[in-house]
Amino acid sequence: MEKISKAVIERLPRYYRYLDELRSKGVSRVSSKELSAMMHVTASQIRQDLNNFGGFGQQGYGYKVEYLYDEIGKILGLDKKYRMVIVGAGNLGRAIANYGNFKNRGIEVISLFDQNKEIIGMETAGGKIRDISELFDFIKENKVEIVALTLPKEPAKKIAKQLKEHGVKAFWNFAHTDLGLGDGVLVENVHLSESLMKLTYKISKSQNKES
Amino acid sequence: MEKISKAVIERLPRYYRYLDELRSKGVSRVSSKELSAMMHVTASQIRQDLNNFGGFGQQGYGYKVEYLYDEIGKILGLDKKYRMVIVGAGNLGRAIANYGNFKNRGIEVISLFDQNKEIIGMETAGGKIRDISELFDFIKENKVEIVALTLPKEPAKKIAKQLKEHGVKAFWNFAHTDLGLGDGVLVENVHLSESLMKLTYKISKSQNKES
DNA sequence: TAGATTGTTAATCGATTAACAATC
DNA sequence: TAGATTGTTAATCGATTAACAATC
Repeated sequence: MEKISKAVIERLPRYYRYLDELRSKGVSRVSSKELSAMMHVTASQIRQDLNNFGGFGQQGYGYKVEYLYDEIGKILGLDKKYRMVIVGAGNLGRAIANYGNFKNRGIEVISLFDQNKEIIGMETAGGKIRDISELFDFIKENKVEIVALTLPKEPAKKIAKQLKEHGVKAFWNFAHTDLGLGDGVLVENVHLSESLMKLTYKISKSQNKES
Repeated sequence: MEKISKAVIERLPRYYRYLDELRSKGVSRVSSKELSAMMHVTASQIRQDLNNFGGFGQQGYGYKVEYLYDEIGKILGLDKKYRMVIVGAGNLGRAIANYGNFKNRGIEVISLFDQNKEIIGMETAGGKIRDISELFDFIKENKVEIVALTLPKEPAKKIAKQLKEHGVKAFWNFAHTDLGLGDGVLVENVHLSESLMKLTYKISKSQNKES
């Protein structure tokens, strides 16, 4: 397989979302031009992006929505199953555990861990909250493909390092830090404060324009 | 001011974070080469990025950490105050309300709104949870610079449209949809499921390599 | 067949990196 | 002054858009 640029990957989930909507509306066919108008990107980019992975369309016709949806899902790895553990069972951890859509897409939260004795034992959508001291044993005894880190940066860094040593290969990191785990590990960051700063930047810029 | 590329803006919060760390460690001076090594980006890129906004360094010396930190903060609009309202007081909304770091950076959560009668009246870090029916009156009576949308996509879209009509100019959108508000409004999206798909893509790709 | 739309090549545009003169 | 490192120009690289032949 050719090397796919990061920019293309970033766009795939958005295509997937629009196709899902078309699909649930019962639309069976879409052209790059139509998608282009809906998504506010060029038709050319859509065709280029998709052709990184193969010819999913038909000349003179367009794309079959259901088929394209499934294919993009496969590219994104959504045809497989992933067991996820959430470390840090505060509001953010529980928000993720509660988020139902994941399950439909092959991602199952199998446990949450926390050090706060007051919430240990609580039932959540992702199962019972366990004591963080049991985390490494749990990892050893269960297949866990993804660990979500929803705890402060210092403990997140420390625990991520130990989890890497225990063989965890993929982290979904919400801590406001780069984990610095080096090679052999996959990390996807969600840095909320950085997202918010992008917004304050835009606000600030738009205010400068006005005055 | 010249037009700054989106890629540059995306990198600013990360510079800001590293400078904050250096600063809190008492480091007073840093060169683009040192930052480059820490952040795993090229020194050339750092210098190019910063020079979009002016010459913050000194030849032969480097950059003063504190000064550069403050300047980037100003660029990001963090020298101003923002009042934020959170619509949707579930776990995600409350996670944001609880997140203390915002306050230091000029962002204050002044209220949360929800339609769930069971939680209305509850006290949170962002104040009391109010009935969503009071939202528009609240917006009229209070200066609100940012509205965070932490509720399902259909109500999010609907409420965002109404809030735009009530003069809200900036949205921090956590709903899994594009709000489609058109011009005159600033939107920053946090699409958690899309972030997770990027991770499943990486996992899936790495598994294909192995086998 | 005529019309439509893809797949793909070529052209353009923009972003990143390299290089070095300016200067602290 | 010599050494270091920025600010900035030029070169390279990559991504996006345009164009069109292939073909359904």
